[in-house]
Amino acid sequence: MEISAKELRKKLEENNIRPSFQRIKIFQYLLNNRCHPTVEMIYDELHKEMPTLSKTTVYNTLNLFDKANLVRVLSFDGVESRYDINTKDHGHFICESCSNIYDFPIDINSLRFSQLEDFEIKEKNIYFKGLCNKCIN
Amino acid sequence: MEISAKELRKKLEENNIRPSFQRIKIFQYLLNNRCHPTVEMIYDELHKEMPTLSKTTVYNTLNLFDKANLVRVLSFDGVESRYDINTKDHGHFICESCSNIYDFPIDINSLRFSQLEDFEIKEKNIYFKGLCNKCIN
DNA sequence: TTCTCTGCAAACGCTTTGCACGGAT
DNA sequence: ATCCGTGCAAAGCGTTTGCAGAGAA
Repeated sequence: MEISAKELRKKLEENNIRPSFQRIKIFQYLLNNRCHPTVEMIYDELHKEMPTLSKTTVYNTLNLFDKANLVRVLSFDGVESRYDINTKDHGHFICESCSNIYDFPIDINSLRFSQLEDFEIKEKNIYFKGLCNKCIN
Repeated sequence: MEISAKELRKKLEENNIRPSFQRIKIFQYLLNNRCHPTVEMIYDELHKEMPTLSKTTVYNTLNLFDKANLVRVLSFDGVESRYDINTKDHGHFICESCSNIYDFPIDINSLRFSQLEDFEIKEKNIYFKGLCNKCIN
C-alpha cells in the first residue's frame, strides 16, 4: 500500500513539479491520510519529523499541487480549506456535529440540469450537509 | 414586484427576527438584488442612504438570517462569502474568469448517490465551475 | 553562476468579538 | 429597569507576500 519515494518523485515529475524533499513528504502524507486534512494537520504531523518545515511551504506546495490538479481544494463555509487527493468524481458529506468529511460515490451523469448550454463546465462539485451516522443519535 | 416594508416586517417576525430598520433594509436589498451579493456590496449600497450603518451590523444581520434559513451562504474557494435569498433547489455556476455566479435549475432528485443510508441529509449543494457564455471566447 | 525552493516575519482581507451607547419593551 | 440592537475599534484567523539565505542545476 505504501508508495515508494521513487514512485512519488516520478509522479511529481510527470506533473512538472520538482520533487523536493518537502514536496515528496507532503504528497506522501496526502496519499496516506485520505481524511481531507487541513494545512494545520499536515503541518503538525510532518513538523514532528521535519522540525524546520514551515507552514508557508505547506501552503506553497498545496497551491502548487492544486494548480497541477494533483489535489482538489475543498472550502466550505469559510472555515479552513481541506485538501483531497482523490480526484475521481465523488460527493462530500460534511457532518455539522463532528465536522468530519465523508466521501461518497455519485453518478454525476445522472444529474439533470439546464440553462448552461453555452457554458464551459470544468468542474462539478457536490456536497451535502447534515448529521453523520455516528452523530445522528 | 417591490415588497412593502410592512410585508418585510411580517416575514421577519414570522422567523422570530425583530424587524429593526437595518434588518428590513438588508432583507429588502437581498430581495431586490438577486446577484449573490457580498457583504461589501450590501454595505456600500445601503451606506449611501444610511450613513451610520456599520459593516458589523450587516454581518450580524446576515448571520441572523442564515440561522433562520432566510438566506443561504455561499462560500467558494475561501474568497468572501456571498448571500443568496433564493432558497429553492438550484445549482450555482461560478465563472473562473469574471467571477459571476449564475443560478441554474437542477433536478436534485435525479442525482444518484450511495453510502449515506444512515446519514441525515439536511442540505444538498451543487456548484459547477468553468467559463460562462460571455467569457468563453 | 543562475535559478528555484525554503522559511521567517510581516502584511492582508474577511469576519468576529468586546464593549459602550441608545432605543425599545 | 432590563433587554436587545447598533456600531466603533480591536482582535482573530487562515492565507499570502516580501525577502534573504540555502540549495540544486
